Amino acid sequence: MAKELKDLTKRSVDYSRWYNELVVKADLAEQSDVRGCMVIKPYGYAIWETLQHELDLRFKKTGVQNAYFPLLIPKSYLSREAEHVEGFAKECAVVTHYRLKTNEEHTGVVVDPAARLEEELIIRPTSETIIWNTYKNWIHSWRDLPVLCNQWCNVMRWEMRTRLFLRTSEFLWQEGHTAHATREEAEERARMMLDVYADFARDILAIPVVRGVKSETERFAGALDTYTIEAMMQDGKALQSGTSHFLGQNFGKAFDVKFVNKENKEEYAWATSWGVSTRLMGALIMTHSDDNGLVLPPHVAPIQVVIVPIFKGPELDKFDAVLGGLAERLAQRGIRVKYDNADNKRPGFKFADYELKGVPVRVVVGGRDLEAGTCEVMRRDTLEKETLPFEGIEDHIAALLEEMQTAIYEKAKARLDANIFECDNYEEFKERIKDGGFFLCPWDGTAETEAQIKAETQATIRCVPYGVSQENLGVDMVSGKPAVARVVIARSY
RNA sequence: CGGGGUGUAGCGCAGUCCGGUAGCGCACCUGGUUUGGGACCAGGUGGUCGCAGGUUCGAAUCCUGUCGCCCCGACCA
Repeated sequence: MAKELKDLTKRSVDYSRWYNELVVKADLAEQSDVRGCMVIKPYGYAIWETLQHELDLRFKKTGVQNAYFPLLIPKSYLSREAEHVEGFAKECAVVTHYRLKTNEEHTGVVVDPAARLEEELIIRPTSETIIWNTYKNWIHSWRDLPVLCNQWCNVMRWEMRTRLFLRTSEFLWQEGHTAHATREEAEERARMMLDVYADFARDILAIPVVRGVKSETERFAGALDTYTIEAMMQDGKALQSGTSHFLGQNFGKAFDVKFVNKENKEEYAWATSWGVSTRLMGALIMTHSDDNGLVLPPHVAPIQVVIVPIFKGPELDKFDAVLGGLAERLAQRGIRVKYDNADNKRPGFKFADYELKGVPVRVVVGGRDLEAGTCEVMRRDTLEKETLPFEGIEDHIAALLEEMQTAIYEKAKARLDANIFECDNYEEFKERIKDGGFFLCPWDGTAETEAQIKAETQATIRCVPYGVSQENLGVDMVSGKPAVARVVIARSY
């Protein structure tokens, strides 16, 4: 693995070999032939559902409610906010007709030219426009604010190049859209949701991230500020894993969302939007996996414990009685457990298969164990096996799951910390960026420098990070001009 | 849209240079033996070799055209 990961830092290397083995073999997804859309198989979707559930709970704690808005957006909506349309125009799928008809040979169907839409409809690349068009009718007074909506849905962006989970044309995500009475409250909300994402990544996905704010060139189309969490994959490349935008009054003005404030004056509403997508599944896979397949942190694993009996045909009843009981006791504690007593797969096959799927804990009981009153417990992250008394094993398992959650995070955190470097010499940077990692560098704040770095090293400014000193900046390592910020620069997915 | 590759069984590939009966591994089906780390033996199903022309007694193989897909770049969460 180490050697392969080394190779991956060269952009020309076909990364999909490693990735596809994990994903496809792990029964997660297979790419369809439709412009890089993906089929998410049942096991992969189960991971998504767990993730979705945990994140949803955290949203609701901050007062956010779920809603749903239409898939199709009238073309004119998109042009209301100039920067926004600029950012998405090149990657929109467009609906032009509403009907098909049988062709003249009666061998198939053609688009009915008579059914051309007067105004084309855009398949949502994101929903700011249609949601703000709706908010116009919801918001009249300061008493109507804030509006805090989230929707779980699919969106489509006609990307030139796609990569399974990281950049597919259609992807599943959540997008939150809030409206506020004051600038301060909206800005606070944007930062609050970034923290929700960062905490979620840490506590559930066991992915450590760098929080920060995007430079102007990397900012979301139509935003005043874009906040980001950047995770580091095993090859040292960055993966933007979630974003939160402070949109100012841009959408309020574009969609005429006005309210009367406490001073009885008309004002435009302040906006935020924030989202994470199935890209998080890519982050999960690429952060923790090893040569044996996925390694899922227990908090996001759809199956946390698998129990495998080793038996000869007629003995199964004995195992069912004992292990079925264990499965039940674990389930009662809220542990997601599977008792796999299928007789059409051999034990060795099951071991390998559950490792590939990343199931955190495996409990094996054979004839010898049954007599001795023991069982074998294996943890997926270290692959360590222990033989323990069967009696009371559920206490041990419950504790082990929590221990693993922490251990998996700590491992990823140690790797992140070990690969963040300070650097103020461009020649040195150009050499070292080849091996991956996040580089903290002084930047003069200009798009020119940013473009030069990208052209010469393929690396981009990921963010101005939180928690990093912005004092004594010195000079930009490229231009030599006085620096305005210390930024994280890295190659990214 | 530029540069490189590739198309042969459900999947992964060999065969193409040098034309001569369509092959291998995995998967699948049947029977038997197995079952503490992806079982073994025997038998079996499945392909108009991307498509269209051409050369030839004969084309997966040579020639011409065409289509699809993959990788690299511009785009991007």
